Amino acid sequence: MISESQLNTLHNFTELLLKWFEKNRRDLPWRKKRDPYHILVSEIMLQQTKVDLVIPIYEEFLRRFPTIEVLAGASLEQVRLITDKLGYTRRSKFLFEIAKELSDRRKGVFPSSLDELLELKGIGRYTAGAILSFAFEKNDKNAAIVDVNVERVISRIFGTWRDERNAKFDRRMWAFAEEFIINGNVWTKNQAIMDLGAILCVSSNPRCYICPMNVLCKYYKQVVPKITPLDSFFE
DNA sequence: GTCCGGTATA
DNA sequence: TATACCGGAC
Repeated sequence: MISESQLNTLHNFTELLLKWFEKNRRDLPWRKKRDPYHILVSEIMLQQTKVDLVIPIYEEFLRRFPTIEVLAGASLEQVRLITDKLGYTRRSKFLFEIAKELSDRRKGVFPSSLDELLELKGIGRYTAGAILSFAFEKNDKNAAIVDVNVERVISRIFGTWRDERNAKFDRRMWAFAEEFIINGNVWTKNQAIMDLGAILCVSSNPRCYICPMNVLCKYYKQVVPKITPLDSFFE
């Protein structure tokens, strides 16, 4: 359901985005490694929690449980001591259970297929895609990710923001996210679109005036002229 | 006080 | 399909 002109826009968007990302990427601890265990820990923590809060807990967690085997050999209470500080305390349980499952029953071999990842409690479609792109750098559509950032960026670029958050809208977002990564460079593309959503294309008062992608953005063309936020002139 | 968010669950 | 989860931002 993606039109020719949308494909063209997506292609141009991707080129501009990657250029922007080279100079503006965030330096985040979980971006230094490709170890699926590290990616798992970061993504579970990031599910409902902001980056700034996660960073110190993530580092403390990996100091205490440097490998998935160490985590599997710990107790839930020991895990809770660290991860419960983030709230949503069931995530401690998820991490611990996944570690035991992978360490005991699968001999520490980390699953690298979408179906196997989705069988693990605590891992849904987003987290599975994140592991496939950030740890395994899988060059296929299963490595697509849609979180609020991706959803916001895509819906602004293509002017679909008026749609309701229904199943059709979701399918559309996933279709775009798959198309976005289809020609490889999965790790970089997905990190880049997340950074765009976190740095420029933020939810309120997006910094459209300094966004290199504004030339092809429907939101910039159709919505920004009507709101003219004062602070945007001083960027 | 209200909104937000991936996943599990019903 | 809707809602709970939990803490932070506003």
